[in-house]
Amino acid sequence: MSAGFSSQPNAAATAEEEAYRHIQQALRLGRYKAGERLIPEDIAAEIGMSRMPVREAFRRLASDGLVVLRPNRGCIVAGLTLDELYEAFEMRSVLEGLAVRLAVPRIDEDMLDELERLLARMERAGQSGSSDWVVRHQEFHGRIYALSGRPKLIHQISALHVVIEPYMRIWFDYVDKPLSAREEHAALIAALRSGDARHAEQVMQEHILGTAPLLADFATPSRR
Amino acid sequence: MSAGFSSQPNAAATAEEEAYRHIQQALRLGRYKAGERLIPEDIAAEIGMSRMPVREAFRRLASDGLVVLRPNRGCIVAGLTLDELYEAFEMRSVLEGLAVRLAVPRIDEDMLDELERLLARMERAGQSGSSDWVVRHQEFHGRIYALSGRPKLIHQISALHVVIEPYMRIWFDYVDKPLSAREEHAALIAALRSGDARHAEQVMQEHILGTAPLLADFATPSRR
DNA sequence: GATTGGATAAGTGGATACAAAAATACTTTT
DNA sequence: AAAAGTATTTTTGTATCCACTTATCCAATC
Repeated sequence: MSAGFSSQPNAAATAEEEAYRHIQQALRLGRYKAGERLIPEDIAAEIGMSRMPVREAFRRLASDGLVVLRPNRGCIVAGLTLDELYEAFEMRSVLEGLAVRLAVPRIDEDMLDELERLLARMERAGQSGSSDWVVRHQEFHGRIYALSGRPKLIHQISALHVVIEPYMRIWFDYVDKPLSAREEHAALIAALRSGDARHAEQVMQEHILGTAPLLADFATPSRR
Repeated sequence: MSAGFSSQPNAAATAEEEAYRHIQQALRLGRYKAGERLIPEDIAAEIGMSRMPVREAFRRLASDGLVVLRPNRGCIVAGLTLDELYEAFEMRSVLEGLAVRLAVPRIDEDMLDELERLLARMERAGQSGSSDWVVRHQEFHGRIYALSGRPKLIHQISALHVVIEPYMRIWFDYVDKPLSAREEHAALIAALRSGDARHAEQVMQEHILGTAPLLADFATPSRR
């Protein structure tokens, strides 16, 4: 299962796990460009193992939609077309909307405070121009979804975040700071505070769908 | 990538693919029980290959949530707890709701006729007690989602269908025929015909969420 | 009789080996 | 010099092998 919000600092139990994390991290940071071919032997050498565990990691990454595997033709970095980027955001909107709806009844004052804190931290990271913002942003969202108490849902959302992360980074690097972001996230907290689950779901859906076109402008004419 | 609605009759290009299909099919039909351990060598022998491709198939099946892989402890059939079953239906409700919403503007009279035909076929399969009903049911739903024109969304929905399929089969075997099913699916077609995307989304969500408790009564006190 | 300890068997993870397929470089032909 | 064919290299898919972990069985102990 793919890692996501839950940054597991634990040592990898197997070589396959190590390879998986290594490659996923590189993909998230945009170290490999879309369309680029990943050669198992090279990566294996890079992290000191044979190509077998790397091959297995490829399978998982392919299931996550991060790479494409074609028989006898190796592994290439997936990347998203514009349509696929929108699609990912559409899926996010309903899944994260659901997660918020389920989270609302479980939220308490402490958690709202915590979210305010995370928002402030995200804000700081944003102003310093650090690309840490992307991580903080995921952390903020992730904290809300965790409250839903739905492991598979969280996992799925997290996987979508990983897929779009490279594009979030590019976007963030170009437009210094998402101006609307602060207000939108504050509005999100307000919606949570209201206790109206359906309303919070609605706000989240709109927040996510509103982000897609902003990103799309910077998602370079992508492959495939 | 997991197969789903799109029954690919094509020959498997690789041994891994063959193993994947073989095991997935067995899981869908409930041939392996939840909690059962799958031994690579045995399965490999069964389909005449070494255990390497089977191992790789396991990875994909694990990503699909069909099996659980623990380091040094092998591969066990996942199965769903009651909570997880509900969770799967919650996710289905929003994802399939989205798919329908997107499908509505693309639907035409011919497609509505086609759906009527599929519904009739499902009905027939249901009356004959054939467990073909489950397949027909997936076919009916799948045809709608295909219209959404969102490959990843379709794939995701399809994966959820695979996960719940064993439970659908058990359910169907116990309660001869889902009485409400005919009406609900007819109502679905009516909603599609109305051309009101949001309304159709709503109907689909309720249809799916309404099914969960029916199934839950027959989902035996499951493991984990 | 249940529990613990340890020998033995079974299974897993990973490396290596090898055949087949694809990509590449190199001719040859026109 | 471009195109087509051929040889060579690279890479992939799969089988096999080995070291290490986990499971099973059986006896000794309480």
